Amino acid sequence: MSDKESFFRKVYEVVRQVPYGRVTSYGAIARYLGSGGAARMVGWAMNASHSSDEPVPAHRVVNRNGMLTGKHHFGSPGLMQQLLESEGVKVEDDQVVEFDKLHWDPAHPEP
DNA sequence: GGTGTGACCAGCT
DNA sequence: AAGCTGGCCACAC
Repeated sequence: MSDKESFFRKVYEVVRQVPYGRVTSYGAIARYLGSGGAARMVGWAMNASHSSDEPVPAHRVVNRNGMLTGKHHFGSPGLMQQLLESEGVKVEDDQVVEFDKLHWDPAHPEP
């Protein structure tokens, strides 16, 4: 099978499909890929996102609470928040404001 | 080839 | 009510 298409690659694809000004959760992506509750793999994929040739908007991926858990991994804490605010997403206390409204699901792009 | 880990989630105590 | 543990799967050494 096409094992060449690493699970990470699929994660990058989904993250890139996230519309501008929207955010998604690790669990949603993991479930969409069929990994079920393997949300941890998604976070891991993000860790290797820098390995991807194309830029991956990992700042649009947050945990189920809308909290910017991986902001520390962007090279500089606060960079993730800055990127989100740059897209019109308000972030407060490391949390996405109105995350419920901005949450975009790969399996349910239209609410 | 087995062990460890990881930016999580959900359930149990 | 809040805190903790387990579970999930894929990649690296």
